[in-house]
Amino acid sequence: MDYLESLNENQKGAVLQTEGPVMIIAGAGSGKTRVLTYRLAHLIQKGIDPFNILSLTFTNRAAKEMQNRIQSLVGSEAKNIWMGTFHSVFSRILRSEAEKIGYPSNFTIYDTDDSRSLIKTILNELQLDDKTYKPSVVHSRISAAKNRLISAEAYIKNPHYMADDAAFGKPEIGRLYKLYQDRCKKAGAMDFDDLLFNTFKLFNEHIDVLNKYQNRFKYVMVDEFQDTNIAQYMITRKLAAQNRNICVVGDDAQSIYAFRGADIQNILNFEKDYPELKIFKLEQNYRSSQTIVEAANSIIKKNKAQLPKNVWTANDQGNPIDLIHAGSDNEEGRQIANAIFEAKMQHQLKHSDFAILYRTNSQSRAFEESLRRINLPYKLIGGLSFYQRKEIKDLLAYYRLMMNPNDEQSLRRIINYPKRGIGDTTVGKLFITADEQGANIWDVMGHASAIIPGKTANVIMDFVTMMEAGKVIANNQDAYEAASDMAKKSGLLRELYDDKTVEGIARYENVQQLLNGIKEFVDDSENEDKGLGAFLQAVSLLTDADKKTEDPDTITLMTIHSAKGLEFKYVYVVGMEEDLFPSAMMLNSRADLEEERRLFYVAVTRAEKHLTLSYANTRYRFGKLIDCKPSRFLEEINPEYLKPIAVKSSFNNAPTQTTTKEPFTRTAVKNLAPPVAKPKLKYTPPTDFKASDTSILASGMKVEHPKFGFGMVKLVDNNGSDRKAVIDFEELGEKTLILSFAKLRIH
DNA sequence: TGAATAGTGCTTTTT
DNA sequence: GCACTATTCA
Repeated sequence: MDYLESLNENQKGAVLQTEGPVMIIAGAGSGKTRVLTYRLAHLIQKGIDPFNILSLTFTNRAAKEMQNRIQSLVGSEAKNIWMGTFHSVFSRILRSEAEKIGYPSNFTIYDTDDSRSLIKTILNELQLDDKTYKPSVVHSRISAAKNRLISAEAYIKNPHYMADDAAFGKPEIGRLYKLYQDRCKKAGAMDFDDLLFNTFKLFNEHIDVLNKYQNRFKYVMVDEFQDTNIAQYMITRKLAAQNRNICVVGDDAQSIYAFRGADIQNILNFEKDYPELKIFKLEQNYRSSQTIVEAANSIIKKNKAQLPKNVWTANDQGNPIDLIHAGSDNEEGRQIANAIFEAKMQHQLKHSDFAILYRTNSQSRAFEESLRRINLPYKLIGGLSFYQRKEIKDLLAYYRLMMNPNDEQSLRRIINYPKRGIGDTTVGKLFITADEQGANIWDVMGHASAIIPGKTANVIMDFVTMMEAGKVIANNQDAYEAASDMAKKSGLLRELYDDKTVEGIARYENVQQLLNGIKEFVDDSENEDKGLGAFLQAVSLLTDADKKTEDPDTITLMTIHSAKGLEFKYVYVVGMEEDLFPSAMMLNSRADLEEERRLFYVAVTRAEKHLTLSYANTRYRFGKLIDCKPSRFLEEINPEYLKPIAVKSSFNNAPTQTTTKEPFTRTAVKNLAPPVAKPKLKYTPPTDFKASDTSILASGMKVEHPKFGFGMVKLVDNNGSDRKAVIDFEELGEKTLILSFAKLRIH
C-alpha cells in the first residue's frame, strides 16, 4: 500500500473512492495519469477482478501508456482490464454482436477518406454539384448528427435540421445522409461515427446484450472526459447504469475537440445524472515551473466559460518565457533550430527533451529543413499517417475486399489499380447492371461477357478469378501468406517495384514495411487468430501514435492537438500569429475563440522547464507570401513572464494585409430533379434463399428473386450467349433479367 | 481507355 | 505549392 504515500490528499481521495460515481477535475500537470493508474491498481489490490474493469481513453497512445504503467504496478494481471479507445473497445463489442443489428461480424471500418469518396460517388450518381455539396462538409454534417445519436430517418424528419440545411443552400443533406447510410450498410461497413452510433443502438435495442456488458463492466473509467461527445457519454452512462461505479477524469480548460462534437455539457450533466457524485479536484501542478503555470493561468483567465479552479505549483520560479520574433517562416525555423542546439549544448539535454508544437501540420516543413541542416534528429508525428498513404490503402483495399466482398469502396479503389483496362465507363456499367438486375456485383463481374464486349470482359473475369483464388488462400493460411500472395498476384508489388523515382522507391518500401508488419503480427504469440481478417481488425483503428520509434532520442514535431497529454522539458510553440493561431476559421464566435485559447493553454502547459514562443513577419500560405501580425494571445500573457529575444522588435510595424473574408455565398442547387425514386418493397428475402438452375426456365413458371420478390415468367429469350427472361413481378411489374447472373428460385 | 496537360482550390485540429 | 480534377488528344 506504500504507493499511496506518494500522493497528495486529493489524489489519495480520488484513488480510494472506488465505489459510486466519481468525477476528478484534473488541472494540467496535476498527476492525472498517476491517479488513474493507481486507482486501477488499487481496485485490483482490493480484489476486483480486472475482467470487470473497463477503462476508456481517447487515443491509442494514452491507452497503451496506461496499460504499461499498470502492468509495472500490478503485473500481467493488468492485461485483463478492458482498456482502449472508445472506438476500439466498441468495435470489439460490435464485432461479436454485429448480426443483432444487421451487420456482418467482419464489417469493414471506413476511415474519413473512405467516407468522403463514398459521398463523392453518391453525389455523382445524383448529379449534385460537389462544389455546393463538398464531400468534407456533407460528411462532417453527417458525423455531427451521428455524434448526437440522430439517425438519418430522424434527421430527415426534423424540420429544424432540414430548414437549417435549406438556409445554407444545401437542402439535400438529409437525403445524402440516408443514402450514405444505406450504402455503408449494404457494403457491410461502418464509419468511425457508426462505431459509436451502432453501439448505442445495440445497447438500446437489445437489453440482454446491454445487461451482459453491464454485468461484465462493474467499474467504468473514462479519461479525457471533457472530449467526449453525446454518443460516447450516453453509451458509458448506459454501461454504468446498473452498478453506478463510474469514474470520469477531465479538465474543462483542456477541451479542444468541440469541433468534433465534444460537449462540455457532459461535465455539467454528469452532476445531474449522479446526484451522489463525489468530486475531487487536483490543482497542484507537478510538471511546470512557476512562471509557466502562472503564465498559463493568465491566459485561461480570459475565457468566460470555465469551472472555477486554482492551479498552483510548489516548483521553482524557473526561467521567463522566451519570445522569438523572426522575419519569415524559414527564419523562424532557423532560429528555433539554433535555440534548441544551444540549449542542448548548454544544459546537457537529450533530443527527446525538446518538442516543437504548431497549430497546423503544414507548418512543419520549415522546422524539418532547418533541423536537418544542423543535423538534429527529429520525428514528425501526425500529418499523413502510414495507414493513410495511398500505396498502403491500395493494398489494404485488396485485403479488405477479400474479407468483405461487399465493400464497394475497396472494390472501386482497386478494380483498375494496377491498370487492367477496366475504365470508369466499364465500372459504371457493371454497377448499373447490378442495380438494375438486382444482382450481386460479383455475379455480374463473373459473367461480364454478357454485357461487356470482348477483351474487357475477360479482364474483369480474370480479376474475379484472382480475388477468388486469393480468398481461398486467406481462408486456409495465415495473414502473411495471404497478404504477400495477393500483393504479388495483384501486380501491385511489381507496379511499385518498377517505379524507380525517389517517391516510387519510398512507396515500395512502405508496402514492404506493411508486409513486415503483417509478418510480425503472425509471429506475435499473443495473437491467437492469425488470419488476415484478424489483422485487418487490429489495424483499422491504428494511427501514427503506434509507429515503432526506431530512435527514441529525437526532437518531436507535432500539432498541439496531438501533444495533449504529453510533456517535455523544453517546448517551442511556433507560429504565434493572427489567423494562424488563433486560426482565421475560429474567429467567428466567442465559443470558437475560447477553444483556440484552451488550445494555447494546452500548448503552454506541455512545458516543464522552459517555454519559447515564436512568430514571423511573413509566411508562405497558399503558395503566396503573406504578411503576418503577432497573435492576440501574446498580448494576453502577463508581460512580466515574457522575455523578447528577437533583434527586430515592435508588434505593430508590420504592414497589414487585410484578408477579405467572403461571406457565405449561396449557390443554387444545380440539379433539383427528383431522385430516381426506388420503390419501397414489402418483400424481404428468406434467409435460406437458394437459386435454382435456370436452364429449364420457361414462360409461365412462378419464380422468386431475392431483391424483387415473386413474379411470373412471361418470356425466355434464348438467342445469343446471354439468355434473358422477361418476368412480371408482383410488386414491380415487368423486368428483363439477364439469366447468367440473376438469382432465381423456381417455385 | 489512358496519358498528358491545364486548371482549381486549398490548410484547422483526429478517432 | 501541391494535389486533385477536368479536358484534350492519341
